Amino acid sequence: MATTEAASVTPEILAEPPKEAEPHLILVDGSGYIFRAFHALPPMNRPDGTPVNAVFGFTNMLAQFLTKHASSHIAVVFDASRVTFRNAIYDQYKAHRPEAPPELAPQFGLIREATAAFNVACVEREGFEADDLIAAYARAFEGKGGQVTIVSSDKDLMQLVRPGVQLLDPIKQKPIREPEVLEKFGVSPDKVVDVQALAGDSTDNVPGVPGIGIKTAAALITEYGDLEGLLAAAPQIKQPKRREALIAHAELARISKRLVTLDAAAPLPHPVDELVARPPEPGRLAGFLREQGFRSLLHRMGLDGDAQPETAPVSRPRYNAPSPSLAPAAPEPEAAPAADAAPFGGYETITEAAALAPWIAAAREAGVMGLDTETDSLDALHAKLVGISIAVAPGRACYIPLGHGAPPGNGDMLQEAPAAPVQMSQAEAVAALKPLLEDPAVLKVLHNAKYDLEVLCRAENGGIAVAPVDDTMLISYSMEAGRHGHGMDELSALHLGHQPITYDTVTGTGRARIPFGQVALDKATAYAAEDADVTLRLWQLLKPRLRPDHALALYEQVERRMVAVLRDMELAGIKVDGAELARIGEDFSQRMVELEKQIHELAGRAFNIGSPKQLGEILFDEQKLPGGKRGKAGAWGTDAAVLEELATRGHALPRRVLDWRQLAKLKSTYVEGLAAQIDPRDRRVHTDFSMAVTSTGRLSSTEPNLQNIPIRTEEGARIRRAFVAEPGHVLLAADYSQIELRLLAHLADVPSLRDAFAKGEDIHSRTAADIFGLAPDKVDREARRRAKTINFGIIYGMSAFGLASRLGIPPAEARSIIDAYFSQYPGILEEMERLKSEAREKGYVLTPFGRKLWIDGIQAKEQARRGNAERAAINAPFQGGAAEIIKRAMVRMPRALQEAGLKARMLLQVHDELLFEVPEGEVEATAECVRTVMEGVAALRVPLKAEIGHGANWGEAH
DNA sequence: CGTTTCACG
DNA sequence: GACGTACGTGAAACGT
Repeated sequence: MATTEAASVTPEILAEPPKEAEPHLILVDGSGYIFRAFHALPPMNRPDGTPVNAVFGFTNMLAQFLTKHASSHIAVVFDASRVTFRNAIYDQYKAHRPEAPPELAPQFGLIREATAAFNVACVEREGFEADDLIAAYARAFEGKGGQVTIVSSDKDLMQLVRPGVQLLDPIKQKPIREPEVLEKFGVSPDKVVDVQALAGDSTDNVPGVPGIGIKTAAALITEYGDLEGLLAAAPQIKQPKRREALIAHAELARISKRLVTLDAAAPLPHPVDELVARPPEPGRLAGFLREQGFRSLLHRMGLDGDAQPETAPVSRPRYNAPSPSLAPAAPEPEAAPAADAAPFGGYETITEAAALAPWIAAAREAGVMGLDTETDSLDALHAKLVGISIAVAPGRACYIPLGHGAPPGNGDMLQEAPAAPVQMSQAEAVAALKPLLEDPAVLKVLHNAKYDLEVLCRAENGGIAVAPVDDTMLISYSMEAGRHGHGMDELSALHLGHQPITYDTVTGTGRARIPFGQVALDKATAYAAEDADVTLRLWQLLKPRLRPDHALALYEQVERRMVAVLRDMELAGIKVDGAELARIGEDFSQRMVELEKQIHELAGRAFNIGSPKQLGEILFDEQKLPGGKRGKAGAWGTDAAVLEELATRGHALPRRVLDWRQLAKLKSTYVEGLAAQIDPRDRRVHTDFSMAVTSTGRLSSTEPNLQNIPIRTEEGARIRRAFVAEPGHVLLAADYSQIELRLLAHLADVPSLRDAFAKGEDIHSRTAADIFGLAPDKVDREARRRAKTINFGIIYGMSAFGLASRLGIPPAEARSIIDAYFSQYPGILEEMERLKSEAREKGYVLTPFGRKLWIDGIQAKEQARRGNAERAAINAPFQGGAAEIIKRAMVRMPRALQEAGLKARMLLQVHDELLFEVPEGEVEATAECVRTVMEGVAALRVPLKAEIGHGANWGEAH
């Protein structure tokens, strides 16, 4: 933590600064420092609750600075206002800068106080940025023959670097002179503004020239001297894209240059002489530090000489804010104000049953409530409940802390270890809330309900079976998959125009992160109750849109029902044989050591095989193997396709590297990664299925991802065999056969393919016979392989080039195969074209079941990006249609199994496969039940088919 | 933190 | 005339 790393500050700073031979001005970029300190340091609060982390960081820095770098002159420079002369040049300048976070706002004033307490001049001026004033003072001081040090890491200040002017990074304590600028911008300091003019700056909204970044800009400026030289020569530039961009956006570049160029002629708020360094007045400085509770600083500066009972905080943090009682009138949903009318904030912290009762009554009266839980972990399986928030109307929400401990001790901030805040016991709160949360007459609205339901249903968290439920994340996903993300913060900004407090702001990040249960109650309430409030408002706004958007059935009958199904699958987990994984890992290690030896020998020297960069240099620079291609970053490509090609030409090294890479991948990702995820309580791994991340309606799986467990090679299959059934059980795997191709036959209505599926024939052989004009018995393996490749390629929107490279044939030949394909199956060509134009016109395509899938980039001007979007549009209905079919099977499955009296548990879904754990005696009956559900879930123009197997482990079940 | 590679469907 | 080139995911390692 920064507080403990701070170098000691000795009392010398209180003495007169030593006279330097040469005048030296230190200019501290106060504004830049404040933001960095705020984000870099963990949250800290004064005893009265005022946040002071940035103040502490600033004070500590200034104290250190005055000790180490005695100077003749010093000032701290601040931004005075948001609006400056740059806004007149370009109205978008810094337009997207969010307001300062609420925890930072009160610290600005304190930092000016700190500066004054050190007897250092504060400099600011309306209409100018701190950077301009710094530039102006630097020039003025240099004019007097002095040295200037600017304490800042802001790259915008690098243009000021010259022999008499240097920057100093206050956090890294690293000087920034010409070489550092050259490294950052690729040009000397006097050309920095020209580079910035071209490259722009997204954080400040400086536009620059589209498509040109720092690298390109530096190369251009080096070649043409400066911006005007470049713009004059623009028509002669060879790269067409770059040329067009420079010509079209010349004026934008000129404006950008004016925006980034600091105004060294800015009027000085004080004459330079007034910035002369003066020693602090000890009394005033001590008073300030004491007020903030910075005891360690007081001590280090020798300002705490006397015992100081009077410096102890006068008040302990107040955890129990007086709670205004609820207005007696019940909320009226119909008459409720528009979702964005009520203000956010002003939420109540509930610490006793009497205060909770009116909220429960209000929720009952309303019939709908927002609900959110706070826990000590993102992992629902281990998460311990630390609080519950409920919202009964927009702007009316409360937080019920249940497991909050004391905030983390911080020697500087608090005099004595604080006690845990007063709060309701979990048992008491659960007793009061359970009837409400299980009340069928009260709808509970959550965002990502699966998580909260998983937490609340666990016995140690009260065993609450929340119902009925709506989920705003899924409501949004049902209508707008692929259009944007569906996290609460994003939806709130999008639909409510409100940026909620982020989790990271409340808990801090990285090493400084504290568990939510240690967050002070006022901050916890502001965050947690707001989430329930936002959730309820989103529901009011989005739920009514489902029906007109034709997404109500999808949401209610598929997505919402998936919540409980997936919750049970995640809770169930799947058993993994850790000992077997360890044996596999040992074997892989030995083989890797052997391979590594051989590879280094073949290479003629040792290198890191895991580094694509080093490998590329070995293969193509040193060994001069043919066929190397550089990627866009200039590095040699070394992926499996490249190495495979080299290996087939008889080179020994690439083959060994391929083998090594496979083992390295399997070992790190699966053997070690998976072993680390085994829950010691049940020796099972519990994945987290994400319901709203894919653009196609598929699920995804994380921590661990159980949807990409190896199977294709023997080494990989060993890992899959480490997934086992409990004793007395087997694993049963049920795969949809060719589901996407069945959807192709259905959607494009292809008679021959429909016929093949109806008769249960091999679909790729049928395709081969059709497009190559062969009799069914003349289709050989090669013809079938080619037909299979093209069948899959079609679903992916493949080009002739792509098919050619997959099949290793000339593009012209690929072209004629594709032509034959489309002339045999004209409906498919028609369908592909229809999907592209649908996407272009509406922005989305529909799955066969009516789910809208939004296609990002379909209107893009760049050909490559638009091409990607068109292929995505072609693929989406097939991938999405398949996803929907299996989801429908999944929501029916638990009931079907139960009605058949079967004890099988569904464990995993892998896009077209379901995996079950089944008692040994029930295998046949379960297979029959699963088959009936899966095949009966949709009536297409072709039959659906499920292929079912079982075994002691996942490998054998296939 | 972005890039590269590779595991799956 | 150049560029990119098969869809959708998530995890690990490298190197800046």
